[in-house]
Amino acid sequence: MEDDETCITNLSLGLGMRGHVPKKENQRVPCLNLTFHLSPKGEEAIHMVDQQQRDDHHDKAKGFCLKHPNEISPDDSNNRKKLKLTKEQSATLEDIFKLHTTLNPAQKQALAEQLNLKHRQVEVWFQNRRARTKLKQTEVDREFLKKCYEKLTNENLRLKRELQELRAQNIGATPMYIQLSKAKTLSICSSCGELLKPSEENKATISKVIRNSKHKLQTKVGLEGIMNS
DNA sequence: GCCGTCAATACGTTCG
DNA sequence: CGAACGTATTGACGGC
Repeated sequence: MEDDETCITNLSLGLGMRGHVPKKENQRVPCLNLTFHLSPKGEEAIHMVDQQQRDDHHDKAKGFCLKHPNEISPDDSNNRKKLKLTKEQSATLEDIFKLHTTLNPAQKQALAEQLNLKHRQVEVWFQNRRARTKLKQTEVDREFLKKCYEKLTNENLRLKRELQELRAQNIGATPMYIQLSKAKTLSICSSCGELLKPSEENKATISKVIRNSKHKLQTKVGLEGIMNS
């Protein structure tokens, strides 16, 4: 049995991991020696390599499993009591799950044998693990969307206030604007704040106001020219 | 395989 | 301090 320090990962498991993987400090690595080979026909054969390292199923770190699956006697098969996996079994399953969230039947069988579990236990463990990962991710997504929604709501509120302020400022604007306002030419939708298209009647009013303004401006420029000369 | 659910267990909190 | 209760985690199952 390799100790934790010298544990060399030889986890192939058909997951693209090959050879020696250096162990980082304080990092657990799966100590499985499962190598799956893909035949030319695409059939997967399992090669259990170096199974000797798998004899330590004692829960070293104060485990609390009531009864290890290995210890289930035939009489216990009717026992419905839920079995607690050892820390080592759980850790190995977790490590493999990180690499691959689904296993094919051959991989499951190999892993089950490696961990001294039943094929069904490995299968169920992965099913549960996938479901709970998905659940957590959904929760994370929900929180993210909730924050996005709050942010957009605040932004919307801010823009509405800004629009109100701009409208308030425009009340005391230039005479031309007042005239235009009186002519009801610049209608702004109260709900969306969008500028509404003026009617034909109002278009005529706009033209009239603009003409008057131009005339006043020309008169003013003309008077200033006379005064300056 | 996924989903919903149940049930066993661990762990935290409250209360007398 | 220990019983009672609530909650979270997780192994297992059946239905689809």
